[in-house]
Amino acid sequence: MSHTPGARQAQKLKTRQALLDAALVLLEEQSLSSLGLREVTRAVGVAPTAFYRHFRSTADLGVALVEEALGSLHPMIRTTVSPAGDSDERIARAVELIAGHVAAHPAHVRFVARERHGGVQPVREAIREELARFAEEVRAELAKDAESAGWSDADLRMLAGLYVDQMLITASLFLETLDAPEEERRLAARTAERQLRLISVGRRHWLD
Amino acid sequence: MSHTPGARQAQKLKTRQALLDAALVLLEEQSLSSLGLREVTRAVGVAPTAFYRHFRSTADLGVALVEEALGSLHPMIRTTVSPAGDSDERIARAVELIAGHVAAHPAHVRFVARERHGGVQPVREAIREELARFAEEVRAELAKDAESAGWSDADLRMLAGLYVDQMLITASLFLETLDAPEEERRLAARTAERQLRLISVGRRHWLD
DNA sequence: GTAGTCAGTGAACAACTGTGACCACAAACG
DNA sequence: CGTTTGTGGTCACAGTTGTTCACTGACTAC
Repeated sequence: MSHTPGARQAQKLKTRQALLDAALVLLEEQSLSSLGLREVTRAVGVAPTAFYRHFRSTADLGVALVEEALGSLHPMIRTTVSPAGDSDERIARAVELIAGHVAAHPAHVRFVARERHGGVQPVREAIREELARFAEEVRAELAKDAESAGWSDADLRMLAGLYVDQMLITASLFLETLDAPEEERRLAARTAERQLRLISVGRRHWLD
Repeated sequence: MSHTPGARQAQKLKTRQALLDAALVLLEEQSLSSLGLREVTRAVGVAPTAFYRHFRSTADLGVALVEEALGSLHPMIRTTVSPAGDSDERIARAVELIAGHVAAHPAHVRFVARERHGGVQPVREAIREELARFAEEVRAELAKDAESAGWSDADLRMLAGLYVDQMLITASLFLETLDAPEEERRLAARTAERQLRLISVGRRHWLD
């Protein structure tokens, strides 16, 4: 029951992480609902029954993956939406940041995009909650901005949701062009910037 | 080889449709990549091997489902984007049209949303192609509008993509609120309208 | 130092999967 | 008419799946 600081739990966490990593690799060409528990343990090199020491089911593992994929992303939000510098430059920086994240963690991004509407209810729910949290943070950040003066709360919430959805669309777009020629990737980035810019224009003239 | 007009092919098409329908039902709580061929035939009441008379694999069936779900949607595009009537009223009509379609064909919409980023490559590809066709049609329709004077082709394409993505987001939002209280559904509709309106505002002031 | 905890093992199970070869029989064609 | 065609059915195969149970042995706690 106590917080055993020994090498015992360290090893356990190591296996757990190995299971998560192996699952993420396997999920690059299938959905969570078809991921077998044995498949995962085989990839790691442990007995099938060892799986139960860490997760109740593959759905449970999926929820853990959601936390791993989205939990560490919150700090990024603030710096992205924060109103520093010129608008176009800020947009370019945000798109570049997304592109970098996708390049650094492609499997995580693919997992979230895939399972957001996937076949496993608890995982869908976990993603929905996490994205709602993102939207709330974005809303709070937008509310601070002087440009949001006179905006109703519902309108702010709407805009925040638009931004979050757009962020995911952009991420999955970059994912598709990950191993495409450099030129196509630049084109995708330009399109993403244009879309964000159009939303910004709409935001600026919302109250006209 | 000839076009046998007999009752032979009629029965075959009937079985094929039964397989598609059964698959669609089964796919409401799982992804295509975990859909078993036997599972489908069992639901229809035919022998497992009969499946092969109609589809090479479940992935093949998935592609057929994409055509069924999106193929008949093209006529809807023109009437939705066409510039008739007041802007706000047009938006409200478009959102209502989407809501109606989701209510009428929830399983189809769910399938597309789920498999768009799903684990079966050929199906992803089929959806991507179909959505690209939609975007092209929207672009063509937008190009006719007087409001698009002075727009570059890339900008038109960007806006068309934004509209198509937004359409899908709205559809999947309605899907989630399908069996939710009436009030929540109205709220979702209002948010969707707001988002479309913001895009419209951005479009109007794009060249400022 | 000894007792207890617990991550991981190995074997066994019933149920399931995709796919093969072969057969039945009604419709289509000459 | 007889012959061909082809949908669907039957039976069987080899693999795979999730889950159970009793177990081992290294670690922790007293």
